[in-house]
Amino acid sequence: MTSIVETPARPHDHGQCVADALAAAEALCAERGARLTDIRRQVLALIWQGHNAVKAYDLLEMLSTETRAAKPPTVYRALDFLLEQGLIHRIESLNAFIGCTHPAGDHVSQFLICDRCHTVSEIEGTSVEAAVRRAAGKAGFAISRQTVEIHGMCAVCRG
Amino acid sequence: MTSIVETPARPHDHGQCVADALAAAEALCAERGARLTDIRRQVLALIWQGHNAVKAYDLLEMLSTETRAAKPPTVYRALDFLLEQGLIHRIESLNAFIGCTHPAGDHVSQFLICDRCHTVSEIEGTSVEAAVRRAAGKAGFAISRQTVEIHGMCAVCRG
DNA sequence: GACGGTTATGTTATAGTATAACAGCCCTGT
DNA sequence: ACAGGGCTGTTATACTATAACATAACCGTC
Repeated sequence: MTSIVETPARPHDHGQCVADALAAAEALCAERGARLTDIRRQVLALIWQGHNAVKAYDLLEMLSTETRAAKPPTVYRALDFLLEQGLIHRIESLNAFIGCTHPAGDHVSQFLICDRCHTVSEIEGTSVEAAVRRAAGKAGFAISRQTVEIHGMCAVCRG
Repeated sequence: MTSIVETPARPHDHGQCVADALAAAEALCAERGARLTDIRRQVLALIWQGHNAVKAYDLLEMLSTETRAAKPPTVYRALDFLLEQGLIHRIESLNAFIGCTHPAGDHVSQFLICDRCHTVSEIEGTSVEAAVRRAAGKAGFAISRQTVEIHGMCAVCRG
């Protein structure tokens, strides 16, 4: 399974991305005693189809076969599990989900979302997080969850 | 109309907030030749009931009378208008809307959202925005819209 | 390997969020 | 008055998400 993702996203061996993500998920779940069942693995793989966010009902369709239609709770439960394990993130401004590129690490999630090619990438570095922490601290606010979603146009699409 | 908002939010003369917001809206719309109609003004006032985000269907209910039920497009159209004019913001992580405290100015919107008392406040200062711009710039990403929503517990609720 | 608890999945129904499409009204400028 | 555009009314429907209960699979213990 060695699909090459073409423009506008940067070309790369996406099969490797999927394989890495699934391997990391297996390892983390094993370590934690969490059960990465068939459905959950399937949903994770579907979300990793590309570097764009995937909607719950699209997953639902992809999970359905000729003979059997998957139902909403099935996919939402799998999504809940994957979110809890930090294997995926929810993009609030899109009502959609994307694979986490560093599931073992900390879980600040900050995204650059290209509105043209729909590629979503996590922001590197801690400076945004630090600025947020400073601003919250000044207000005496205790952070439990950060949502940073930056919409615009990615470097590739700007050409 | 001088209601005093009690704890957990800081007590203040909230009638003044509402009056200021409506006056600013009138002024801005007049200046721009935008029509702040009855429905739109009503929706804006309802959103400014407090410093918490308000859901579309709650507005719908508040707009309905004994004899006449308001319908979704009515409220969504008003919300669209108010969003376009920068008079309100949408909180993506809540599917809800909140009045803008500086409608005349720039429109970066960054919020501290208390999950206990549900008070939403805009982050002061430009350091978060600057950090975001720097991070985006490094990736060659052209920003069109920032969504920064920080959940946690506000100073008042922390006691 | 039978038992009992726990976790996961199946299924039906419904709640909650948002928009399409078309009809009619009202304001505004001429 | 009237023509055009913008606003509102109305019906229908699409999209997103969860409640509640039934059944099945897993797991440790006896």
